Amino acid sequence: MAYHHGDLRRALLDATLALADEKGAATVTLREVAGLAGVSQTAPYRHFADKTAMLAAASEEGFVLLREMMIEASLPTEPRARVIALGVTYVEFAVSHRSHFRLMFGQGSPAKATQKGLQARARDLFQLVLAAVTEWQPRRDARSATIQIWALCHGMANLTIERQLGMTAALASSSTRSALAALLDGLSA
Amino acid sequence: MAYHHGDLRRALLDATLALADEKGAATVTLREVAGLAGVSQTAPYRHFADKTAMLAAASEEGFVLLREMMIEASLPTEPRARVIALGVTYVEFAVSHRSHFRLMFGQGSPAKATQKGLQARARDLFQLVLAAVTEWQPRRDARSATIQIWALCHGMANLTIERQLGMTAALASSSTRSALAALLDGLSA
DNA sequence: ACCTGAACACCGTTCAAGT
DNA sequence: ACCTGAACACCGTTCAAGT
Repeated sequence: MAYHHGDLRRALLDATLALADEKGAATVTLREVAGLAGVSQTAPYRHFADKTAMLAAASEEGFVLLREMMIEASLPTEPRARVIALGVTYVEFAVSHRSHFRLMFGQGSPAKATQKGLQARARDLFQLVLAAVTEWQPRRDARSATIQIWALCHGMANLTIERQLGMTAALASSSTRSALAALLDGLSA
Repeated sequence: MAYHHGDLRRALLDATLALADEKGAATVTLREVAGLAGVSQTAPYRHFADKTAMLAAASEEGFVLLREMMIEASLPTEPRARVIALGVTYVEFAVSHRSHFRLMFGQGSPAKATQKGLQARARDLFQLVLAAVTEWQPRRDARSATIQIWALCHGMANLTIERQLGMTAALASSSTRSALAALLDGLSA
């Protein structure tokens, strides 16, 4: 049963995401991932140093994808609308790529302490928003405004995907949009 | 070694919180909790149906405590300041009771799906904020405003305790306070 | 009533071995 | 190179047994 896949690494990441989506990122099991991909328990160690590295690789994918979505969303607009578009896209990514988002930002995820590159990925996203905020309001403290905007979107994303407020995807988008508009109005007053 | 404690249940909950604080809520282990409390692996089953029930009991404590703190914080003020005090208290609770907060709201926590009473506890807190928002602005859609306020605080709480923005406790409080002020200003404009 | 110890089916990881 | 299977120290949970 050698050479099961052209790309076992890909199959393992897909299985990781499928299990994270189904039962939560915390319950993902190396052995079950391997079984889903049709290989033995130890085959993943050919492609990843350990379980954490496998989860980090899936997170990495998510950061790349989110970055692409945020860059695309912020292209055609003027500064204020760009800040709002970035925030709304963040929430929409969380909703449409729940397992990626959970792996990237969930508690006990490898994104935080373990892997080095992932922290840099998160900082890149922050810089993206920070730049837009700076363009929008050059005078104000852009850093603290960015943190406040991020917090609003991060909270909306988490509450929605963990189903803590009974929010639908459409509701989360429109609620984020109007909340950001209000927050920006308040900040610039 | 019978009758080790007057209150083994209490000792198990303390051990649960200590481990959740030390290594994250997801890594809490029934066997290690029992070991920390000085009893055998199976002793916890005298006090809790299973591991989930033990984590849920610790969450329950957190909900009771947070409710007390929020009620106390909202007593002496007029409506707008009360809304802000509720939100700031939420963030301060998360920072000062990190392990409780993680158990209450973390992904894969028993607070969400598993136990019935905990969902009601979370709804109670929401009602607390909803009532304050309604008093502050009777005309507006209080429900969606409450969701937006909650999201802001929830995001700030999570980003702070998961150390995703390098925020200190004091910074989180003041940043939450000014963000809420801006959001409320924007919402009432 | 309250606790223990052995047992079962899991888990991550290591290692010798196969092709 | 790539994968397997046995082994180790863990895990949650059950169950018969002890006081």
